[in-house]
Amino acid sequence: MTLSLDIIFSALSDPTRRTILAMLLEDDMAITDLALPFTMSLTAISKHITILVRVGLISQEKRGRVKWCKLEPDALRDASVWMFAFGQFDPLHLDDFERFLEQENLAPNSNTD
Amino acid sequence: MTLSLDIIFSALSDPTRRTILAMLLEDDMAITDLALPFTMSLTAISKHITILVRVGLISQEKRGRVKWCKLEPDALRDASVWMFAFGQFDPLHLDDFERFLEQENLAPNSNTD
DNA sequence: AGCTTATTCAACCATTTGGTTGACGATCGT
DNA sequence: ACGATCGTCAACCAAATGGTTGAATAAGCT
Repeated sequence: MTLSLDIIFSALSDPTRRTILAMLLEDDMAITDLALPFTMSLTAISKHITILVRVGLISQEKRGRVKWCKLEPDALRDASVWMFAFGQFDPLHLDDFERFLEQENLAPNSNTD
Repeated sequence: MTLSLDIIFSALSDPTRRTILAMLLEDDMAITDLALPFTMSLTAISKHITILVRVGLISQEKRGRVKWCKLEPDALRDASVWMFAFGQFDPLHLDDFERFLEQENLAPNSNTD
């Protein structure tokens, strides 16, 4: 779980990768198409997509020579829960929040050191 | 905005920093105290905290020789909105989602290339 | 005044990250 | 069969990241 948060947040920290995800909201796309709006090389985009696939944010299906990429937003769930919790809980109800963290195994002691 | 997402997600991608944030949920703490559960050097923790302060997730107040650290969960808001949106919207209502993205300036063309 | 505690600074190091180029395998169209 | 297209691989590079140690600054204690 800690590991998955590491790699999800890390994947999201790059603006190119976030743009790719946003493009996939509109439609499934081939890698070449995803690379079009960028000035960087196709290889660079290919690497970014590899990262997004590795963390589960994108799935791929190869048809012919084209690899179709599809957004998998469920992969954001854990991280979304983590962040939403920190951001939205009322500090006056920290007890609730701590109980919530324990449930979700997000309490401090559940982290690696 | 894009920049702030970059640095927020990047800050959250390190497990040490997430643990520090979780510790600050319980109480405001001094840097030395925050360093206690870790095996790494105090300097390393100090650097992590500097990063969290730089992205606005922590504020500091110096009283005497001790610097008290306080969680600032509001800094998570933009990123939380971004993620929650990707994770929770029903793919059957993508039109709604795209309108939402435009409002929040999260659409693909609002990103740097 | 002198020791201790809290924190940062400076210099260094190894690894990771994000990019490049050129070549390559695989598939498609003609 | 041939040339174009799709995507990856290998090798390389510069810069950023996450850690270390030793010294320095600043404030508190007795």
